[in-house]
Amino acid sequence: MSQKTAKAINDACEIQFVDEKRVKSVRRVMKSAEAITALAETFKILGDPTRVKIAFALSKEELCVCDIANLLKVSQSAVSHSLRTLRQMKLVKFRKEGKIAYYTLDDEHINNLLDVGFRHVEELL
Amino acid sequence: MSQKTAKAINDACEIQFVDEKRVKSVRRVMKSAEAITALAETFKILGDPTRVKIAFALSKEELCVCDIANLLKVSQSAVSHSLRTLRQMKLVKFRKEGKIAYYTLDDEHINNLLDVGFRHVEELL
DNA sequence: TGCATATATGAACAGGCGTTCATATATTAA
DNA sequence: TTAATATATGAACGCCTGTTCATATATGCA
Repeated sequence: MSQKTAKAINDACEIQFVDEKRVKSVRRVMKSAEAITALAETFKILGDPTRVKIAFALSKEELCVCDIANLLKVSQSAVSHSLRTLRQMKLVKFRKEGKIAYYTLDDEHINNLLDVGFRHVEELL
Repeated sequence: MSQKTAKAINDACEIQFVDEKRVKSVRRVMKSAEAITALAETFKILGDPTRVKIAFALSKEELCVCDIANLLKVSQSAVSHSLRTLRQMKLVKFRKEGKIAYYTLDDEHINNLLDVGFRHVEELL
């Protein structure tokens, strides 16, 4: 393995080969380490059938909690818990209109993730 | 929620509102339902710190098992188990040269997934 | 105010999962 | 063949997580 590769990977994962002298780059290293952690977290959250279905549904249209629950035939409670998880990782956002909460995907990146993911799995089926 | 949206979501998730009469589209529905399942599975597999680090490392360079283990400071056994999981979802592939197994990402889609994922998390940090 | 609706949330339980440990397989060299 | 190296794998243990159930909060209507 090349030195360059080791460094690049190390920068991102904050693992082995960290040259303690590179003080100036510590911040970047830290940030990248956080990024890898956040990346895993993001994938993990989308790695649940209920949550990915919710995300897919929201990629089509803004929906309220009870619509999602009815559509997916999942209890209101389960949907609400799932939405909180999605919200915490900034995958969805919502606006409140009276007693109804309307959810949408947080940004276009999520749509992108779903698209790229679909493109991968389509070749498996 | 519009009828159109309900149909689209339903087609993909195979949930509620399925019009049993649409015999001709059953196959597409099934395929999409499988796709959603496979999509969740794919995200789930990348939703583990060790595996996403491995994927990230492999996006930089082809690596053998022991290189990965050393780089990530994870036991050889854990790496091997992780690689098997990644292999089963066709996220990585390998070639064998003597007793050494060299792993790479299976295709460009995976690189894409990592990229898009990074683009999302970078805005969170 | 009282009641129904929409959503959120804490507790708890069951099932799933990643690691470790021990061991098996396979290749290479002596 | 024997020893060493590289990788794979099964079993098992402890942790994590998604759901359910009960309940809380909050809004709207009568």
